[in-house]
Amino acid sequence: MTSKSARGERVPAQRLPVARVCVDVPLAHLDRPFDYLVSEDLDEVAQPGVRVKVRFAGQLVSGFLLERAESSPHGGKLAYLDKVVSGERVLDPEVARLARAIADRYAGNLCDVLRLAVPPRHARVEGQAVAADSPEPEPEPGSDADTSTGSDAGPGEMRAPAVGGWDSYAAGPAFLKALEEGRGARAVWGALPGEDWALRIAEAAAATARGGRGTVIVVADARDLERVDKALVEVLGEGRHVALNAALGPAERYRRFLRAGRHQVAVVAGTRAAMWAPVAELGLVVIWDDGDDLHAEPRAPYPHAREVLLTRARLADCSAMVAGHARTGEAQLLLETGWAKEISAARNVLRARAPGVAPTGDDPQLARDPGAATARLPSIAWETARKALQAGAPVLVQVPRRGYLPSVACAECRTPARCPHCSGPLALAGSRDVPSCRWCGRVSAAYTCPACGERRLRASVVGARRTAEELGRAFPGVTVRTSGRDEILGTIPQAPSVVVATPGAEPHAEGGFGAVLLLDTWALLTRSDLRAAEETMRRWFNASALAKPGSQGGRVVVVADGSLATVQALIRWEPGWFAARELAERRELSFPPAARMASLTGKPEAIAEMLAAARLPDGAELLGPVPADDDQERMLVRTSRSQAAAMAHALHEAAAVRSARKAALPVRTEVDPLTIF
DNA sequence: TCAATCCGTATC
DNA sequence: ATACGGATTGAC
Repeated sequence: MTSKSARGERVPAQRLPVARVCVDVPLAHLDRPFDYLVSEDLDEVAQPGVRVKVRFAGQLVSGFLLERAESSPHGGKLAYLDKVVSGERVLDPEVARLARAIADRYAGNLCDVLRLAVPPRHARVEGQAVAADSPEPEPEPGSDADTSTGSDAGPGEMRAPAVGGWDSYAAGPAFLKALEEGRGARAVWGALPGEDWALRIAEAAAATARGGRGTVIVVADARDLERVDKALVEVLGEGRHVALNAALGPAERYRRFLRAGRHQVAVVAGTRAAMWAPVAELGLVVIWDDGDDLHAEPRAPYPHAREVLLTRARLADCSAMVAGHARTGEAQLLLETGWAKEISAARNVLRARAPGVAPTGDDPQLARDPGAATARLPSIAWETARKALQAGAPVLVQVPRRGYLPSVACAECRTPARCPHCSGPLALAGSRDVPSCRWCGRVSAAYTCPACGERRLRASVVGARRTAEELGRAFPGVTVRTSGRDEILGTIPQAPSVVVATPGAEPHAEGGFGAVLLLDTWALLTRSDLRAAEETMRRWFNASALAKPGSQGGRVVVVADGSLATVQALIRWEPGWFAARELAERRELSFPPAARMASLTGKPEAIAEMLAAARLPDGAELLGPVPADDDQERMLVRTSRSQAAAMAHALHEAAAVRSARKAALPVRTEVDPLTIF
């Protein structure tokens, strides 16, 4: 598909001879379309959305054809498109508009966003897969790529409309009705503890599909995706959706992307990258557990899945659902501005479903039982776990993620340092010299080794496995397993066993956990992080949601003081109350999401240059600098939400001035940075 | 006065 | 990266 004829004479296409192209050059001052001539022989294939090759500044670069036009505003001569890479229209017009809006919001380049939005081409897959109206081919013999749902199944029948579980929520049935009728509905859904949330989301997608429209579902990790994938098969039948997993190989990823782009499926579910998936007649976007860090894209311009999906819903004028057991400040803001409506269960339904929650409080009394001496657990926690195990139920223990905090031991005799109050492991929080307890959070300023009297401490790593061993001794005869980064458990049976898990790696228990012990107070301790309390809350709600209802004996013990707002919110199961409180506090402090922040990271002179070039909106504040890694520093720019677009625009322009000057030192610009100090 | 060279800028 | 235009320099 090259535009050169034998002797190089090219004739422009008769109709719409101009192609507007986004070139793949990540320089801010080149972040605009460039016009090329379409030769007659490429006229047919040079459609909006195809990948092209063009000569740009003497080099052959790739790009996307954005649109065809009758003429160009460009004064000089236009070059011809060199080549159309393939006729596959991989950049959906709806996604192209979204990508531009996201580039603008995040002060980034369109081509960077398109790199995130469109997976790399895999020519063989393009050839294999067939057009929407042809029957599916058999998977190649010997190919193991087609193991998961949606890639090779034929169209299945949709299950009869079932509202079912949505009846538990006051506004639930009305929301599904709106989806089915194609009326725009925007919701923040607080899922009940024990809720089969994946099934509810699948039902929402099915309602949208009955109205003839498509759905995009984004979850944080592969395990959540697996649940959604199963639920979609259950509700929609086989072959109506694709699951886009970050772990897929390039061929399979592209194959599934093409199925979506060719409109062979009604629903796309996946991790982060699926937020860009092309879907015909988009009717609904869903994000589950929007507070999870994994929803933040680590590549420039660092867009967040929630913001991308909400922007997508605005541009496509479709429904949106921000969902989770916990509620983020951002979700709360959607409610308070009236953009979205709340979907929550009535108090009596909640009471029937929620586990009983108890804090260990200020009573660090250790159990008197012989086992407890080695258990090193507060007595309430130990008792609760023991009862659950006796009743034949599994117990979940949530412990801090390994690696964040080095535990400490005596510098002399290496005896692990224990909290004098609760005997939890002591750890060094941040750069502080004062150790604090991983379980109860108390600071132990004057620690003395009980074995040898030494006062100095040394760092020593104690991971989840060690915690598991200790717990094993506390509950003799019970299987203790760990679930963490390296080995994540999926589902465990209803039987007496203990699972020690790090946040986000908790398995799902059939019939629910009899007891959940929350020892993870790490996030609470790091006061420097703006989102510390919100993150603690999220981890606690997510783990507690895995417990049985209180009426069936489900208990949660949180190793913390009952007077803390986070603990109160958990006891009363009021994610909304906590989020409102949190948002009010951030308003007070002018912190996100009440205000918009951007961070600039780089060498001091580079940042100074950037700020000198930036025509920031009135009222923009500069905060910092704070030191960053290797001789770099970080400046924060803060504006009101109404000035956010102007700030992003100013930062992008400033970056353009610098890139046009070929500034040597890079500055990393992040709008809505994940951490602000 | 003209060519060779340098530098900055745009890149369709 | 490379190509181009305008300015600068140096030789006739």
